[in-house]
Parts: sequence; C-alpha cells; structure tokens
Amino acid sequence: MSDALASQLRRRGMRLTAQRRQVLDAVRATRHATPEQIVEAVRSAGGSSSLTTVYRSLEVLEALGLVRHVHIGHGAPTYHPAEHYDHVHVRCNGCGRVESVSADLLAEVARALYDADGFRLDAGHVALAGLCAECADTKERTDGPTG
Amino acid sequence: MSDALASQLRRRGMRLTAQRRQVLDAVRATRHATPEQIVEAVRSAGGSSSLTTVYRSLEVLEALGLVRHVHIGHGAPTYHPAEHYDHVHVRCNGCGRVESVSADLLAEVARALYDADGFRLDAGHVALAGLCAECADTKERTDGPTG
DNA sequence: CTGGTTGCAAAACGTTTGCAACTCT
DNA sequence: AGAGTTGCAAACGTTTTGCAACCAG
Repeated sequence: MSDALASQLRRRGMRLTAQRRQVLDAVRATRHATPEQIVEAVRSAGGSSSLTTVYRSLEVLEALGLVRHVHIGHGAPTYHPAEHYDHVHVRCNGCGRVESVSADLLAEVARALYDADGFRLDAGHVALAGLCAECADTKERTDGPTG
Repeated sequence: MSDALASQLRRRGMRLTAQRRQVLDAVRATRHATPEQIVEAVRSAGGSSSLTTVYRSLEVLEALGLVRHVHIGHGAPTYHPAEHYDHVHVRCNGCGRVESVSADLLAEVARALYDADGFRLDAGHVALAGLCAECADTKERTDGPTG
C-alpha cells in the first residue's frame, strides 16, 4: 500500500523520499488536515519537513491519486486520503458549521451533467454553501421580513 | 433603482458616497468582476476609488442585498448584481472553463437539504467542480486505463 | 555522479486593519 | 460639528518561486 507510493513514484522518474512518505502518513493519520496542520503532524510523528515541501509533496501525491483536497470556506483546503474522499460537505455561511452528507445527494446532478456534456462532477471538491436553520432564523429577525 | 441604494443606506445610518454609487454601477456594468477588476472599471468610468474602498463597499452592498459574490476556482471571487444571481457555475479543474447552468439543477438538492435540516442552500455561491469531457479524455490517456 | 528534492528566504496573491485626513448630513 | 468614510501603508494568511545545498538511485 505504501509501496503503491514507491512504485508510482519510480514509474514517473520521481524519488521516494522520507518527506513524501511522512506527508502521506500524516494525511492518512489526520484524515482532514490543512497543509499547516500536516507539517505539525509530520513533526509530531518525529519526521521533518518544511511547509514548502508539504505543499510540493501534496501536489505530487494528488497527481498520483493518493490524496485529494476539499475547499471548505475561505481558508486553506483540507487534504484527505483518496480512500476517504466520498462525501459532500455542506457549510453554513453564518456560523461556519460544516456537515458531511453522502455523495448520493449529488448523484442525480452528476448524472444530469454527464448526460448533458460528458462533464464528470467531482462532488466532494467544494463545499456547498448556505444557511443552517438557526442562522436563517437569526437573519430573518435582523433584516426584518419586509426587507 | 439607485435610490434603493440611497434609502437603504440612510435607513441604516450609513452615507451615500460617490464611491459606493460607483462601485455599484461598476458591478452592474461588468456583471461578474473581481474586486481588482472593479477598481479598474470605476476608474475607467471616470470615478475614483481605492481597492480598500472597493472591498468595503462590496461588503456594504452585499449586506444591503444589492450585490452577491461567487467563488469560482482558487482566485478572487466575482461580484454580481443581485438580479443576476440565479445560476449555478460549473468549473472544469483541467482547463478552468466555467459554464453557467440553471439553478434548477440543484432545486431537488436544495429541497432535500431543507427538508432534512431546514438548511437553505445558496446554490450559486460556489462553483461545482469536475472535469469537462475533453479534459477527462486527456487525463485517461495520460494516466493510462490501468492506473 | 547527477538530476530530482529539499529548505530557506522572499515574493506573490487576495484581503484586512490602524490611523489620520476628509466629507456627507 | 460629528459620526461615518476614505486611502495609504502595513499586516495578514496562504501559496509559490529562486536558488544553493542535499541525497536517492
């Protein structure tokens, strides 16, 4: 499994380094971490890597299909092992809360886009935005019902 | 119409300034511009505004419900007149191309989320991601069908 | 050995903030 | 007059890049 890393790298003329293995391990251990959190995780695990190298490693690992990233809100994206990249995030713009729901939510949308244009939807890549029930209530009271 | 701006501002104890009017005009003229493009548009139109003020004006105009913004890809968001905020953007991660489709695409998803949790989906706020037919083909050839 | 890789420092990018000058009402 | 607004410059958080030292194959 980690040899998928070794062989995929060699196949592309790239090298298996301690940093790349450590970054992949950290992504697998944390399951949803930002680049900043990944450096910390690597270091806590006794490894060594700079933030720069984390960015470059993540780029490589993503090209190899071993990790994926998700954009939630405005900050840094979170990286996931490819195996756990199977859900849709829904984010409240009021309180920032994030819920994970099944990718099935967008299955019909994905089919509609594919049938129309051959477009392959990557349902998990960006979080859907909106307002949760509580924040919507608050806002209605603040704005007033008439405008 | 532009007096909606004046009256809404006064109602909240805010002032009608040349900059706010110019920023709103620029958003209406461009229909989908980044803050950077909006300063340029304001200046081209003979107005005067700093980038800082554009950001602050957009925040106010958005709070008043006159403009909205959309996150497409990684860069700066684009601002739209509220009247033209009724479509879903679909973006190819390969070539960066963006297509606009009817908000109906997500109508059932919106209903499902609302029924489940009272969540109000803001369907247009973030662009859906994926790969267009051409980029998907290219990628398959590059990666090889077996991985 | 040698080309891929690392890490630092610095730049780039988009956005926010402190503060003094200014202007709408 | 006075509170709200502006613009500059500087800080901010995230990501990218130039370059010299380094190390896997």
